[in-house]
Amino acid sequence: MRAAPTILHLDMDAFYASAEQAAKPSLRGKPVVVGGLGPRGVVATASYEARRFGVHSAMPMAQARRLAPNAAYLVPRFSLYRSVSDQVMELLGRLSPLVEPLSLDEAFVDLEAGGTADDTASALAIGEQLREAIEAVTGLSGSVGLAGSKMLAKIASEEAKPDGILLIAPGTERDLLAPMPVRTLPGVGPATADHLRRAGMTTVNDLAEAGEAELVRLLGKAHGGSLHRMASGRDDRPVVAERDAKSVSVEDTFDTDLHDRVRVRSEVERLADRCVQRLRAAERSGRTVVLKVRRYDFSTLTRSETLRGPTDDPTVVREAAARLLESVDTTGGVRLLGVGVTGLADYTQEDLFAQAADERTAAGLADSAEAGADAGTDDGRPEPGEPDPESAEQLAARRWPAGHDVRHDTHGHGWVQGSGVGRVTVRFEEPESAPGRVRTFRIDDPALRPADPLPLVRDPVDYSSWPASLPKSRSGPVSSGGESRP
DNA sequence: TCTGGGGTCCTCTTTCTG
DNA sequence: TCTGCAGAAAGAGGACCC
Repeated sequence: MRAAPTILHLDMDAFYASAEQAAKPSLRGKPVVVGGLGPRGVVATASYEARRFGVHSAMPMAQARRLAPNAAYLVPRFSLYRSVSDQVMELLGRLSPLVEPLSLDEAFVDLEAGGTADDTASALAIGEQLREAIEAVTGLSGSVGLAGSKMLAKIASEEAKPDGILLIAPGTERDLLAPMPVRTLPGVGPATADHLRRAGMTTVNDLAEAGEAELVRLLGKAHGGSLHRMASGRDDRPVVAERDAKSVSVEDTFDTDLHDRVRVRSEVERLADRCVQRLRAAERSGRTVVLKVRRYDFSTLTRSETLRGPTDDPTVVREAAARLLESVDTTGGVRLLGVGVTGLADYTQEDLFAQAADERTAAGLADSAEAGADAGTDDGRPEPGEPDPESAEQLAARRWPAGHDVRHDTHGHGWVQGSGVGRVTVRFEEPESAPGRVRTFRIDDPALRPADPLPLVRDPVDYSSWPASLPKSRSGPVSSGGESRP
């Protein structure tokens, strides 16, 4: 393990919910829950106010509503989160060429590789500067963990949450880890924790003392070995900047189970087309097609077929998925369907033609690359912008997802608070305005249109020359954490 | 109470190939 | 030609993560 704590882990605090609170002044300080709002939705993120009611990620939305009936329930707006994430990642990129994003709201940074920190004091200083920069540029808070390894940096940021910074000083790792529950370690989920508990191990210290041989016996070579190393505070995984995707997949859970075999088949085709769209957007092709079916009883099975060569032909993927479906018993009902492609290769025209010629029957199946294409944003609604005048039918068919931005000719920018029975309720406010007023309109009101999200900070501080140079030793505490900021 | 969506990695078994 | 064997590839499922 390296001596200096120069691996930084950044974790944005309750990211989706915080972004919504920043965008909607009336929700600040209030419980906010972001996730799927359908009958089978789950919570993606709950604000800290909502967590006080017991709401947490991955909880069924119905349960969240019982626990926090007065919270604001919003669908995710990935375009907003992605743009904020881009701003954050841009700041991280200023610290080092080695930035490993884990998701929209989390990343590792190797500060030593970037020459921005080389000891405890400089790492702490840069961590604090980073938190300030993120707040100034995005208006949101993030927690920072600093340590000599990825595992410890991540544990540190978790301990620092919310809105804090924590550095794990070299030499203190084992003592810090020893009393922690086994679930603290990456790779230990409910199943492994249960397995370990039955073997009498509940803390990290229990794992370290059990010895590698015992853990390998219990959990297998790879898992047991890596767990023993982690439990002993050893983790030499490098920060990896670029990672090629290994698979592309799409899946849908249906509001009610599908029983009609014809409908199941058409959904599989639709998913295959969506999957190919994603594949093509990434300029990749894939060789193995995977069908995923979750049945009425939540049992999940997968079937896969490896083609002779990589493809991004929608017909080929659709037909392979249809063949795989033939081998699955769907009587009783289907809760979820998914189609994926693995064994990815860079797209080549040659592969496409070779495979298509092999697979397509002489019956003359039409190539319909665009069939089932989802037009519009990833939020599943038409792209806002300068629209053509809408027809009366189009106006009447408009949908107003809770939380999405709108613009009204007279009242300006706002967001959808709710809709139903031909009405839509809008709160008119902007990220930097005071909490705004609520008004209700007919859903076909031509003065009301979908709008793009506004930036959370209108005139952000210029960080284009940050960080100026390697900050040198600054006196101060070796660690601090969990403190709140004004 | 009733469990999303998009991924990664590992393990075990079966099948193919020389 | 048949059999046994080993290794690779494919297929399926499970666990985990955010």
